[in-house]
Amino acid sequence: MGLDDASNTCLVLGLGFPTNPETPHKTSKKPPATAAPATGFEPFLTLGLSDESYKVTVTKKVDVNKGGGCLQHRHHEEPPTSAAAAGDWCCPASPDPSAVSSFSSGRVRRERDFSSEEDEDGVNARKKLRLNKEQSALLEESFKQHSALKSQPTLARQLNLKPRQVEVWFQNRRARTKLKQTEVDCELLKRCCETLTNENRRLQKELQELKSLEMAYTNMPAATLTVCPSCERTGGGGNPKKPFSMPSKPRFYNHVTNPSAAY
DNA sequence: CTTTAAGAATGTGTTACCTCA
DNA sequence: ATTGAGGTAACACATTCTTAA
Repeated sequence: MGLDDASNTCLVLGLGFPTNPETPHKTSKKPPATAAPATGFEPFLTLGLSDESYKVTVTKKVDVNKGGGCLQHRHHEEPPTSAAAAGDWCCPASPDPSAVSSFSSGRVRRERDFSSEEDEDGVNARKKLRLNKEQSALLEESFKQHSALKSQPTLARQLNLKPRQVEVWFQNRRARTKLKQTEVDCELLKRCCETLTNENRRLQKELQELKSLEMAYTNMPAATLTVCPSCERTGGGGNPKKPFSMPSKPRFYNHVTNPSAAY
């Protein structure tokens, strides 16, 4: 009974939201893996650690015979433009078969195509761009309209950025939004848990009191039982074992289905 | 100078859709 | 017409790494 019991089970607790009609998946081919936080807030609760909550990652397609470094890429991608880049462009033939799976997708090419600006030494240096205020503002504005990017090249041109940079910004922005929402949800759940704990404590106490009352009354001679102190009903003349009739309705609120009663 | 938080960039896995044999 | 395999795009998520405070 109570929270202690719950903590020993495979709980599923979390907050869910209705899918936002403006979510990226509206135009995407892919259905949402997780519903993006929407403006409307109608949470449902699920608390991990059920089996289903764990995302079991299974490599779906691992073909070692075909993998072997960048053979696939060579068939389909354009060669690097510079000799210096050629060394880095090619996917290394991985000795680890588990690494092969990732090359089954064209994604790798995309990542490399857009990235890895070379510095003066011809070595790939990760340069980090700092967006200026106007760029950020415009991106934010665009994000407010659609959290999924639709006119990427246009926006990129407007911002004087690479399309990939805009794409990355949107991805990270979505992630940040989700993280923030998760933090908010976490706080909400904490408060909810606190309230329920207090309520549980109160009910336990009440139960204890009722039990001791019951004990006191059952030990009393039936003749002395005339008036119930809590409901003020008389108990004489009836069944001596059930001197008082119970109130027809319980006096408890369900704080989950009736949350307004909890505060 | 060091620490730290923010966020840009990268890597990886998954899914839907398309083409072709 | 159907089907399975391979390719591609788009995305989520985790992580790395740079930078400014």
